[in-house]
Amino acid sequence: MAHNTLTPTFFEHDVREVARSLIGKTLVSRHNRQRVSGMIVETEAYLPKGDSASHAYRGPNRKNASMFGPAGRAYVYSIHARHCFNVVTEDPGVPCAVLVRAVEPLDGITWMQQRRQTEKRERLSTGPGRLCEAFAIDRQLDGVKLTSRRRVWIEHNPAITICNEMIRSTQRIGVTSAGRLKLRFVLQGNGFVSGPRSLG
DNA sequence: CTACCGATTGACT
DNA sequence: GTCAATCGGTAGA
Repeated sequence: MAHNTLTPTFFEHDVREVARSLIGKTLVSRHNRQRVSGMIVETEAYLPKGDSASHAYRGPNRKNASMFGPAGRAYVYSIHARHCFNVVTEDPGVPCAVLVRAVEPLDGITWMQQRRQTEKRERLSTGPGRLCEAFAIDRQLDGVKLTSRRRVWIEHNPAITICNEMIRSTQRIGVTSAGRLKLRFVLQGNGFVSGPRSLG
């Protein structure tokens, strides 16, 4: 295979493990013949059990159905008039997902600037809502397979090696209900990470 | 139908 | 640092 597109197996592991191993991977979107990509630098895990911050905490409904589906699909929801992009992990019926909070822009930066209405690199894809706007991700993409390279997918770049020491784990951002679990993973020192850089 | 909420953002002191 | 606008989805009348 010419491309190192991540396979379903990659997403079938423990959600925390997937959240950590997604750091350094390349998120790619193709929309209207416009290809944009970026390196994932910030993720958050939402656990299948005992996680009151998870949208699936109170059971399945129409909005969160994708979280209960098979691994390797998108879960896209809207909040505060923005969209957020998640990757579903683990087994069907086990509701959990990784929220992708920030990427470092790589390809298609002019498309991102057009969609985001700004030139500033840090404002293109830092933060879940901005990222979705830059990558043209909305609720129409909820439930799509990320492993089939259709509209949005994730690749492994063999030129990039991320070791554990380069990843920092902190509390999740904007989560009011859950405790102080360290379920946010950031690429240490990267300038495209959102929010406070050094939360516990 | 209306009421309310939030895994946010951008503008402002 | 603080703060309010934001609007789709859901729940309830």
